Amino acid sequence: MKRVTTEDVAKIAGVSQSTVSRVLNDYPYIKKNTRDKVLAVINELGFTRDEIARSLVEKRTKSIGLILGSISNPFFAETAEVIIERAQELKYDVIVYNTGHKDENLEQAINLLIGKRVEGIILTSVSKNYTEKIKKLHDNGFPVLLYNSFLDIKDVNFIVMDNNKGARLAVQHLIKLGHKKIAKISGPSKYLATYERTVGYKEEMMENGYEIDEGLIFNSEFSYDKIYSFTKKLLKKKDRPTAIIAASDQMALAVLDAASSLNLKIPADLSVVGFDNIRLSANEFIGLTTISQQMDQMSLTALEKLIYLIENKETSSSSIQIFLKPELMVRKTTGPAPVQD
Amino acid sequence: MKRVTTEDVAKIAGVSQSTVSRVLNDYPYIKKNTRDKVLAVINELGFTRDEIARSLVEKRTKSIGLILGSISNPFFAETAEVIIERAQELKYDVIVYNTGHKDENLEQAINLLIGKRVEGIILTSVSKNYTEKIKKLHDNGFPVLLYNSFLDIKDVNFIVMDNNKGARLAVQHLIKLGHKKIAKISGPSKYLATYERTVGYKEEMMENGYEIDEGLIFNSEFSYDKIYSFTKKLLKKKDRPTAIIAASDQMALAVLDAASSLNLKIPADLSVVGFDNIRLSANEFIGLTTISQQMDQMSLTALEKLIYLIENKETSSSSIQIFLKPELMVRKTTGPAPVQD
DNA sequence: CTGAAAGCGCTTACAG
DNA sequence: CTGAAAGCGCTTACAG
Repeated sequence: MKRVTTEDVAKIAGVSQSTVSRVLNDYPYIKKNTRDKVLAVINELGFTRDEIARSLVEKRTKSIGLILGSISNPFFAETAEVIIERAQELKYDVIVYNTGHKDENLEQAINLLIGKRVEGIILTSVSKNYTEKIKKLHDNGFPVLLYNSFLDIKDVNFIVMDNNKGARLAVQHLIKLGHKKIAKISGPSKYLATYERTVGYKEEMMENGYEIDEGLIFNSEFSYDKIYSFTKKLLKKKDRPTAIIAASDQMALAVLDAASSLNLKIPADLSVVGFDNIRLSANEFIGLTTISQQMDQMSLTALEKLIYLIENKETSSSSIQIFLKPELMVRKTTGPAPVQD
Repeated sequence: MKRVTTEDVAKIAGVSQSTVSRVLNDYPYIKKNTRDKVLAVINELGFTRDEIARSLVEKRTKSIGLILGSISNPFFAETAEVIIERAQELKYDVIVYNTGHKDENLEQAINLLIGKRVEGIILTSVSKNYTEKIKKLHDNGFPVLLYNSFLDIKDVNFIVMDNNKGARLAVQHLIKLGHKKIAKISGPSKYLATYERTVGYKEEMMENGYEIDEGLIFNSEFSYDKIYSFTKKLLKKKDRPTAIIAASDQMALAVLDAASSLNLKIPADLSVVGFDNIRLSANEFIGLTTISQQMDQMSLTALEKLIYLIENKETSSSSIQIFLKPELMVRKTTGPAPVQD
């Protein structure tokens, strides 16, 4: 399939290549007659402008990068949908990278995206190992924005929930229900958002007079299988916890999976709280109690702030650091602590 | 942030721009000395090759398009993850478009992607209204491949499950459990894959001596809310069905949602079968009986066949049309038909 | 209103 | 081994 160029169109329409380009760009002063002629030829030949060539001269690609941990996790799928759809409306396309939560992949994704000359990047699941890398991009004036992820420096844009507060809400809810042995399942603490949830959990537990049992805390990989087997082992113990707070709804689902495989009844035998408020958690068949991250707002804001940064490079000065308020959504997976026997 | 070019590197390294390009492309015959010098400058300046400019001359973008109905549907999220990850391994990046199951968006997405000079497109959720459009691309030698979607012509590449057979498996399973009133929830029949499921359902019902009750068949939009309210209305009737076959696991989840809101017990009061076998359906807390589409194989094959088409444009002659075998996964949402009262 | 020409940042024959 | 030059397909001052 030989590509049709503006040159080809020009020749057939009997005008210059620049004229073809002008009608493509809706220049004013073009005689209606020649415009019509050119348009006709464009149509006839099935010409499609080469945006690659255009990007080269315009120094704009109208595309952005979206780097996320794992799009099969509904939190990422649902937020990605909001981002992609809104980007489309604004005429940007989005190149998606899936890191599988691997640091090397994150670094590689950023480099490839920069090579492809995306105009900005939205990132999630950024570990603090990448603080320097992100800071450098930011300092160079390259639009980057994290969501559900943050770094402990001034020179970075992010939008996150108040994670500490969110964890406290979960703990308070469970304590009110009479739970004393509450486990916490989190990802690796190099992810600060996850780390904050663990901190909030510990602080709230201690402030309520409970001791921290490190055996009840899982702080390892973002892996369904790992979480599933940790939970199973935990729940097989004689003195098992009566409640578990997971650091995401996806993790909560793994916990429910493990608990159900042990024939534990939810919430009679075990209460479970998630984080995120993915759509599924509101499903009446499931009814997952969770901490809402206001996912739609988070992702929509992420996209719009990034586009703002792209289109106002000069004026933007200070960093964008937004904290969303967490909200406890009580549903069916939490209930009164079982009477100890 | 002024971009660094090969010209800049050349000047500082004291060589010509072509030499810089050569070290970038790992040309053999370059004196180790000059290569090292260039590499040092590249490093020092933080140079990243402009892939846009490169694409223009190479006439290759190393990127593909992925157009899907709705990435928040786990079927698409999980298959997209396989496709994106495998594409990354093969050094292709993927631009994702979300059509929201709107025909206009599909058309627009294809045009934009072609403008961006992607080398091939993977499509899902293609309605038969787009038969001509897809055929034209195919005939022009442009690599396109559909998955979980097909068109009734020779000149199109696709990979789908045997949908008629899949629906029959679901019906057989329910009939064996004693169900007589079985409802079917599908998407619009302009999507042939969905249509085939309805056909298989009808055929199997009739072959088993049951009459088709059109009131038990939903053939409208792919909308969670629509399906939810249709189901709710259906289940409120005195002579409600004892089983429902949904055309996807996502739809089955909507059915379960509606049934639970009516306090129906699953499967005691209602059996539910889905299609897809998303990961969640195997979760013991949910245990959705479903027809497996072999999602991983389907999506991996889709990506690899597309890349094959891209990299062997000349040799490829006949169309790729692959049918995967459906498999019934019996879990917890189906059980014996309740005794009628 | 419209054409000829330069230039975006690369790759790659063509010479030497 | 390496440089000068053409060219990929566009956009846009510069003239007229």
